[in-house]
Amino acid sequence: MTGTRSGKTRAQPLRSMAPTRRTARPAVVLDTLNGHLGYFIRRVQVWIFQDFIRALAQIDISPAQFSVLVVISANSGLSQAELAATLGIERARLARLLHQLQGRGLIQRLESSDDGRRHALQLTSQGRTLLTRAKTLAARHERQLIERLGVERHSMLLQALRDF
Amino acid sequence: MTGTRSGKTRAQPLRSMAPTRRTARPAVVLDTLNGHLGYFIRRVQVWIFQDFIRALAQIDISPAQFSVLVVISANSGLSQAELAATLGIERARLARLLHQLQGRGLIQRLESSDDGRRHALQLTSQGRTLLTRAKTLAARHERQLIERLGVERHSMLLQALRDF
DNA sequence: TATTGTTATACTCTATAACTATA
DNA sequence: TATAGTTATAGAGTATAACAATA
Repeated sequence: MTGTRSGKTRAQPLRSMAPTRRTARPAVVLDTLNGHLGYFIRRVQVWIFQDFIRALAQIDISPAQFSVLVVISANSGLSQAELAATLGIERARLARLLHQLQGRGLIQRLESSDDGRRHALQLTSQGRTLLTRAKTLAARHERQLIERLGVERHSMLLQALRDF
Repeated sequence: MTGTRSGKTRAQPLRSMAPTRRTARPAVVLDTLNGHLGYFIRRVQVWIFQDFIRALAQIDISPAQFSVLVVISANSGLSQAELAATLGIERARLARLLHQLQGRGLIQRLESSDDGRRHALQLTSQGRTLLTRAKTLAARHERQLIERLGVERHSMLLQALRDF
């Protein structure tokens, strides 16, 4: 097997996520995982989401809920199908997600006048208030992420992934 | 055994993942999501995993199963706790994951001589054969990813995310 | 017939807790 | 007491299918 033992590329990724090791065993080798973007992107995505959840824990808003509130707010009257397509969420899952948000009094579903099938989505005034707070907390989370990555690396990643 | 998890995922840029719109409504606005790395990293991670699953569908190996097989192969005799810590998988989940792989005859759990609690993990010869095939298919998946991203952007992402 | 939104099902993943056996 | 591994449970998330109302 091709363990990357020589040289400088012996990556020990995400050290902070693994518990401290105190054994005498040599560091575990990731072998060909080192060449797979999917492996590292998954690890970092999980880390970022956990940090986001912590950052917004006081208002109990998940990453998915945040993205839904932001897009409804910026596109008032959007239908569920449009919202689902925009965020890549299944229509079925979005229905339950919106049901929760409606139960918390954060959104309204108005019947569309020109198409009886559609629900025109809007934030309630309570939803607008909460979203303002959520954006503040999310911005703080992002600032810490920028501190950790460095400004240049953060914006490089943002651009590369946005253009994917 | 569960069947293949096929997905009809779109092999298109995220920007064009929204369905074609026939109305006069302007394009849906992402607002502050545009500044959040977590949003885009999640979208890309999901896309890459779906592509990986398609690429290895013929041998029914998921991303998590692949990472487990690779790391066991490169670190023979590893314990479950070490493997779990390396990959960031919960011990409880790893136990079930290994149970499946053992049921498929891909791995062995030998009792450690010096510590009766530990299981020394190894691939079976069948597991080694399958892993060779899996690595070939995964490498093909990665090459297509490189084609899509461009070599420089791929290695930039790999390094930035590995050093996270 | 196709689309919008809904409900239901199944499976995966994450996060715990509780348990055993070993140390 | 602490650790390694297991089992169980609950809650998200994902992927389908089927359905009613509407177009």
